[in-house]
Formats: sequence, C-alpha cells, structure tokens
Amino acid sequence: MVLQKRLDYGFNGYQVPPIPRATRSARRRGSFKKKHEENQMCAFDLLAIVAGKLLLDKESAPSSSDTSADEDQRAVINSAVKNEWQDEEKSLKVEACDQGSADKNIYVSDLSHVHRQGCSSKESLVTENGLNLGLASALAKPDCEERSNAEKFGNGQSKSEIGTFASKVEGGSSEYIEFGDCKLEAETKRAVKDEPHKSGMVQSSTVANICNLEDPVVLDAKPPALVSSDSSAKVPLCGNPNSSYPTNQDDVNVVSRDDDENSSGCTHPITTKKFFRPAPRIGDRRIRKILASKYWKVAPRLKDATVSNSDRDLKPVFRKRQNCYRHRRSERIYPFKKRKHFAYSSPSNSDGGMSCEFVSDSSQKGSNEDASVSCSRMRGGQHTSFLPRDSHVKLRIKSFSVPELLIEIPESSTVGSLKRTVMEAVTAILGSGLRVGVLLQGKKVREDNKTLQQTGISRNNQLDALGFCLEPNPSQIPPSLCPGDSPFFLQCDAPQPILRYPHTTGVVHQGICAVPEPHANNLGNYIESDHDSAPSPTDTSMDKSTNSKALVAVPAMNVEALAVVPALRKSKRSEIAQRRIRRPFSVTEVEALVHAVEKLGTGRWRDVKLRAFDNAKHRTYVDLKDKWKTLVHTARISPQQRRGEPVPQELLDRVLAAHAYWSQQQAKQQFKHQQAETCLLL
DNA sequence: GTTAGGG
DNA sequence: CCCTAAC
Repeated sequence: MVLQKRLDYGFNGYQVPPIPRATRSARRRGSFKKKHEENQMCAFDLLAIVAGKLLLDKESAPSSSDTSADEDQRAVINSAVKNEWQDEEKSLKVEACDQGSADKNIYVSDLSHVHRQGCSSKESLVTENGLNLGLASALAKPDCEERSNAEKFGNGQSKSEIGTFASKVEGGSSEYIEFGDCKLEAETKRAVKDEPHKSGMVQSSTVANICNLEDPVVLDAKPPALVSSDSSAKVPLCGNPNSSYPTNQDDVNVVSRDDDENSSGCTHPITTKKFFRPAPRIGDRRIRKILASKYWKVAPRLKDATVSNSDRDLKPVFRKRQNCYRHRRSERIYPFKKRKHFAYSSPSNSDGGMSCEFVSDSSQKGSNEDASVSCSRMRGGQHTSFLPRDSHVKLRIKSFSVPELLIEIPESSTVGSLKRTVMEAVTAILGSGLRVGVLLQGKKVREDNKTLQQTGISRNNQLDALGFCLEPNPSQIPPSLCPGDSPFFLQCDAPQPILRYPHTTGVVHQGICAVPEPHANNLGNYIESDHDSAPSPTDTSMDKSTNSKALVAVPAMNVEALAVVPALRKSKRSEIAQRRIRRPFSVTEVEALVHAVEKLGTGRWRDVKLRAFDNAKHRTYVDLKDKWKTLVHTARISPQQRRGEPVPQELLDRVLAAHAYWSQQQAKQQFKHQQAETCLLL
C-alpha cells in the first residue's frame, strides 16, 4: 500500500538548505564544496533567513531582560546547532545581539559563511540555511524522538514547547546577508503591542486541495485546508487560476539573473509547453491514504483568546504527528526519484553581480502607522544603497510555509525511511529554489518594473491586502526578471504554495495557496517536470478550484504557528542529495558551444569551457560535453521529437558537421596510432 | 583534474 | 545532470 501524506509545515520549522550530495567520489575530488557553493538559492535563502530569524529570535518577549536566560538559551541553541552540525566542516556560533530591550535576538551565524561573504561580523547576521536546518532538526526531535533540545529551549525558559519558542519570534531585528548574487536585507521590528495571539492555522474543509488530476483518490480526499483563523488576517490569495507557469515569469523574483546569460546577452523565456507536460499517467491503482493535513499542521492557533498559551496549542499537534509516525511502519524505502523533483530551477545561481534585496519590516498591524512610510530605521552604510531613496514601505513577513508535500511511501517502509523521504522531498522542493509571488488584493502583481507606488502597494491601506506566495522555480527564469532596481518587499501574509510530491509521477504539481474567502479565489498551479513537454492542463487545480487547498500564511499576528518541524535526519544529511538545478542551455549558449567545438573539436572539453564558458560558472566542462552529446542526438532526431527550446536547424547542422569532422579526425588519429604501433611491432 | 560513456 | 571508470 502506498501512503500519501499531506504535509503542512510552517516554513519556520522546515527550512531545509540545499544539501549537496557528497558522494564519495565528490569528496575525493574535492568538488563537494564547489557544488555546494554553486547551489545557492536566493529565493529560498531569503525566506529561510526571514523564517530563521523568527525561529531564532529571542524566545522572550520584550519584557525579557534576563540575561542569564539569554545565555542559557544561547548555550542551548549552540549545543543544538553544534550537535546538528558536528559532522560538518563549518562552525556555527550563536550570537546574541542586543538591539535594545525590545530587540533582543539571538542569531546563529555560520562564521565561515559570513566571512566568505565578506560581511562584517558586526552585522546582524542570520545564519545561512544551515542554521535553520540544525535548529529545525533539534526542534523536531520531540516529535520523533521523545524529548529533545527543542524542549530544552522551552524548559529553560519556563516555556516547554517549541511553539512557544517560535511564538516569541516577534522581536524585531535587522538582518543583512549576501548570498553570492543576492543581497538581502531584512528589517523587522517588534511591535510591542501585538494583538493577542489569536489566530493560526486552522483547517477548513471549505478549501480543498489542489490535487493531482492523475489521482482522483487524492482529489476526493480533500484534505483539510490550512487557513488562517485570524479574522484580522487578510491574506490575499496566492496564485492565479489562469496563471500558467510561464506567466509567473513576471513575478517578482528575488533572484538575480545568470551571469553567463549576460555574456550572451540574450535570454530565452520559457515556453509554456515546456512546463506543462501532463503528468504521466501512472496507472497507479494503489490505494492511497491521504492523511489529513491537520496532523502535520504546525502549531495551530485558536482563534479565541482562551488559548493564549501556545504551549497548549502545540501539544496536540505533536501527539498527532507522533501517531502518524507510529502508524507508518515498513522496511523498505521508496526512494524519491530525485531527478524528477529537482526540476525547478533557481536563477539564484547567478554569477553576475546583480544583487537583489529584501526589505522587511515587522511592524505589526497594531503599529502599522509607523510601518507605512519610514526610512529612518534603515541602516546606513552600504546596504542601504540598494534601497529606494524615497519613502519606504515597510512590510512584514511573519512566516512562510513550505509548499505542500504529498509523499508516497510503501507501507513497509521504516519510519526512518519515511523521514528521509520527507526530507528529500523538502530538500528537493526548497533546494530547487522558490520564487515569490506578490499579490495585491488577491491579484498577482506581475509588473515587476512598476514601483510600489505605482502598483499601490505602498499605500498604507493596501498593505494589508498585500500578500506573498511561494512558488517553485521554473526550470529557467529569464534573468532579466530580476532587475536590480526592484528591491524586494515582503509582508507577513504569505500564502504558501502547495506542492504535490508523488514520487511515482515524477511530476510536481504545484498549487498555489488560496484563501477560503469567497472573493479570494485565486488558484494557480502548474506542473513542472524535468522534461520539456507539451502543455498540460495548467489547472489541475482550476478544474477543482474547490479542491484547491488553501494554505494561508500564518497571519501576521501569529508566529508560533510555525513551530512544527518535521523529522530531519541529521545523520543522513549527507545522503540527501541536492541535485543541481536544471538549467537548459539557451540558444546562445548552444551557439557558443558549437562554435567552440568547431574550433577545438570534441574531446577538449576543458578548453571548450575555458574558451566559451569561462565565466559561466555553472557550466562545467562535463556539462558542455553532455550538452554536445545531446546536441548531436537532437540533431539526428526529427524536429518533432525534439523538446525544449528549439535549437535553430542551422546550429544543429553545424553540430552534425562538426561532430562528423572531429569524429573523422579522431579516427584518423587512431589510425595513425595503430599504424605507428604496427610499425613498431614490425 | 580530465575525458568518455552509461544512466 | 549524475556517476564512474580510466587515464
């Protein structure tokens, strides 16, 4: 039997960094690190940073002036992180940053990373993803392994639940971080007078899931939707029913363009068909069990103030989750078809100098007045140079949730394998990069070049209507979509995309969150696969708009809802690979490749790389060799059989010609060799 | 570290 | 795009 579990996690608890697979050979070759560095994901990083901050924010509210508690917590986190990363080369360190009584935060920073990025250690740095992972792992333990460090956090602070810990992330802080091509700046500020925690993620049967059309069973299951119960939370719908994948290109993108693309000076927008191949029919007759997402929901919050203690909120959740685990027993893993799931590409790996920026303001609604316009708190220095000179819109993103996951795993799988599977799924999704969509009044704002003022986002009364959603990255995003002139603004209400993760299909269906509100009916989803393909019904969800699952970002007011952390297997971390994102060659690149091969011939891939792709860091000579291989193949097949961005026939002809020529040369060489040998023998 | 080829 | 063998 195959079990399908819908997993809804608060983003906070599920920040999984892209973990490169360190194969033995990779380690041996020392390419591990390089690969790792190549896998930068700005979009995700951004989110992780924000979420990570929240998660790590000082547990205690502004009232906390207990320095010893700070120390304790820091120590706890330190040990947790250390424990989590002990097998890593990097050293993590927890730092406490005092930013005023109301802004006490604890940061964990990967010093080496910081250093590498050239950031001043004095910056309020939030760790790279790694930290989040470590913490998440720690937090997850109570769930899957009895007690854990997570609880220690709380216990030491008279709070004993993760939720509580997470709920205290209200603190304000400023963060600056640079991820290669991405420069992020996040500023948050504690709103001292937060409204009572009243809302959280609750389930709503009114909102169905966006499910894989291929799986009627799943569709029928209609897992509960995750919606905000916070009446005050106006979460714009995320996603657009009509938004097929390509349209998303217009979405604000946190990532910068590819550097190597610039050399070509030409970018190629993704064609719709590329991303809409219908999910392969699997003929899956297995019975699938859809587990209500509630079991996986994170720290649901009760609307009424009766439950002010987030601890209480969390306990049930953990129990449920524990049950879930217990019920899953098996001995065999159904490994993910990872390649199928790494289809998203993240443009974040830009080699260029473009930097994107993210400014977040945490002003609460209660203190929104100060949130609308103000630049006074902008830090001086180099970072602000990326900020608009005019009035600043301050937004606050309380949390993001990881896109929904549907996982199939044999009943006979072990719990451990389930964990690994989930981990892989999450890693795959997040590791592939996320994009951020901006919604205003439920409508997607696609004009990336418009100013906030022009779109009306900057208007105070519109801030509440502003929403963000996470979307998996398309296989390729026109670099141009990340204009350096558009700083990123995010707000608290962040609906989250839903992701289906059927391992059998190898196709990820992505639904974008929707809000149960009647007017808010935007649904969007797309199918992504690692293959270029004919357009598939972009509306796996549209047809079933009612089925689309709503995952509403945690309302601005509750943060604790994010405490849920799925089981992470630190010990298996290294086994969870992060496949490089797929980055189809553009015609321009093909052109360059062909030209170089014409000149240098096959078999000199390193030279080809140096000659034509020297500044395209993500193109290794192996990539070029592989590309040539596929080019030759492509040239030989009929145009109808070709997929992906069409390569001009002229180029293909040259490919064949060059291939033939150099093959001949090679043959000649061999012949000569043989002759020489025979001569010697004679 | 490169190259070649299977997956 | 990954992985390995072979050099």
